[in-house]
Amino acid sequence: MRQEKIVDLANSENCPVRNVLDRFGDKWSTLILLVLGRKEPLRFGAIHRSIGTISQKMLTVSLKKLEADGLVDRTVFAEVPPRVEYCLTERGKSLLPVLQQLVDWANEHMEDIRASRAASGVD
Amino acid sequence: MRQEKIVDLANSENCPVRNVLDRFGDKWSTLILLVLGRKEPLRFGAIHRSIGTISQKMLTVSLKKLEADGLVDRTVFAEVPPRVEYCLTERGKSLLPVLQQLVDWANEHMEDIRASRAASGVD
DNA sequence: CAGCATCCTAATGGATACTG
DNA sequence: CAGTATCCATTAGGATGCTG
Repeated sequence: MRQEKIVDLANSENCPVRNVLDRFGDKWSTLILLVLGRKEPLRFGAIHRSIGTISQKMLTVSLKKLEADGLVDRTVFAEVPPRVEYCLTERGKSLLPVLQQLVDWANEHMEDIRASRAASGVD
Repeated sequence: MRQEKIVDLANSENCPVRNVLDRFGDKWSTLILLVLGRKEPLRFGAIHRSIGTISQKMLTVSLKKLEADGLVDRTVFAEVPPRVEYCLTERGKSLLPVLQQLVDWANEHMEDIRASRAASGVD
């Protein structure tokens, strides 16, 4: 495997990390991907209920971003009342293992982090 | 069969993912960890130059958060002019492989994502 | 049901000036 | 050098009301 530059940090345009973080660093995108990774397809309302605290607006804009990035597929059924289903694309699925690693790490270290934070008096 | 909860998404207090994302979902923390992962220890100014576009203020507050979370160690040397060195803690190092996976994924998929985004007319 | 449009507030983060 | 302190612009995101 080749060891080239990990990131070109000085140039945000060409830095994949910056670019990707700018997308998934928001409050909801990662969560939506994880929800869909757990069970799909899901309807708009089902995702909404799964996350619970997300506002309708943010769910809408987040899903649109994910769709624009080719991570989520949106299917509209010509029914009344309307039904819209969301599922992961192959690209979206390929991100899941990485996110799962993050989840695992979070589960493993959250308590310690919480303790450190409390001890430092920062929050 | 009952569905196993990966994350308790409805409860942000008890959800490690939410909790961790709230910390690293910011614009700079992940970048700082990656910089230190590449080479440490680093002085304040060195990190500043490595990232380039970060403001002094944001570097300061981000480092303080990472320190409070026990991911980064801060060492002050009693010299004139002052020297402060930062390095990763064991906990911080344990996050690196996960972040590296994210970097790898980003490198691999960024061009496609960029293309999808452009095609969708969103940005 | 699945949204869009609008308004509004809170948080993020950049610029600048100053200090031990 | 390694920060603080302050001010200000931008953005994220919530609340509410309306529509096909």
